[in-house]
Amino acid sequence: MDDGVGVDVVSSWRGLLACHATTWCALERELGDKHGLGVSDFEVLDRLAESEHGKARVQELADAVSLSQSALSRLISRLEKAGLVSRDACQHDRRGVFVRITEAGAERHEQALPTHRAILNDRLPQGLSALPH
Amino acid sequence: MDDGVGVDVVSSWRGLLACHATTWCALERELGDKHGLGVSDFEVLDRLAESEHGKARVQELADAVSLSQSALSRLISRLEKAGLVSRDACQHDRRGVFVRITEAGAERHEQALPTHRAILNDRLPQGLSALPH
DNA sequence: ATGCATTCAATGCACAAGCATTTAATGCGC
DNA sequence: GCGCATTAAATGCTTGTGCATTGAATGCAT
Repeated sequence: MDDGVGVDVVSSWRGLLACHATTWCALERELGDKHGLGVSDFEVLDRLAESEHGKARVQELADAVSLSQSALSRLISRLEKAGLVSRDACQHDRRGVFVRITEAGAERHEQALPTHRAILNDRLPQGLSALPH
Repeated sequence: MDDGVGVDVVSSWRGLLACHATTWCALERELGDKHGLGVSDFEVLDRLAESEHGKARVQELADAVSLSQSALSRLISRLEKAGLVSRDACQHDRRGVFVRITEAGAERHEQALPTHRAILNDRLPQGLSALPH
């Protein structure tokens, strides 16, 4: 076995799974209870908030948060119904849709941000360096 | 830089999410196509296969694979229907149930093992050291 | 022994996710 | 212009998951 660099891959994978599960659950609980947001909801708002004009294409977001296109479509629908984002037609390509973060969305995101960061600081092992993506 | 708390936690988290999603999807696809198993299915069989007498309690497995107790219960039901595990009553505590891997289950697990390991070797960045769990 | 809180697993229910399909808009070739 | 393959996003459908509840077995206290 070539374990020149790699520790047992299985251990790594299991560790990653455990870490992912723990952190995800904590986020889900706290963001849900305190701000009425799911993890993916927040992730989407987060991307939108940091994007240039507060808008992005659906597929773009899907890639960013690792969800399927259909899942994203429905997620957007939920956020839209909640008034946190809006769908704007893209005039250059009318098949496309721009998802834009609303005032309320930005506000909600800002409120949730500290919670999010706090949990990451708590649960994420600090030895974890930036992973390639 | 290392400001006491570590590299940007958000980057770490996003990296972890991406890595998790990619690997999980790859496993899901390959294990599904080639062996008719989901990732969690395999994970459970894997734990059972390596456990002392090929048996374990439900809650024990739930913890190991980071699933809720109810999810595990149904997962076991599916595996049982597929003939890969069996449920045995535990005589010391008749509330409890021992999940035991069957012949067929062990065989299926053995077949799937190389696929699993191969994907982990492919997709998992080898810099990823063992995470605490 | 009787009652009561606790624990283990199963089940009802609601919901989010993926796959496959559909609808609509593009753009390319002719 | 007219088809035709391609792409974007929405929708039908199925399935897996979590939460809350239920049912059963246990153990402890009285």
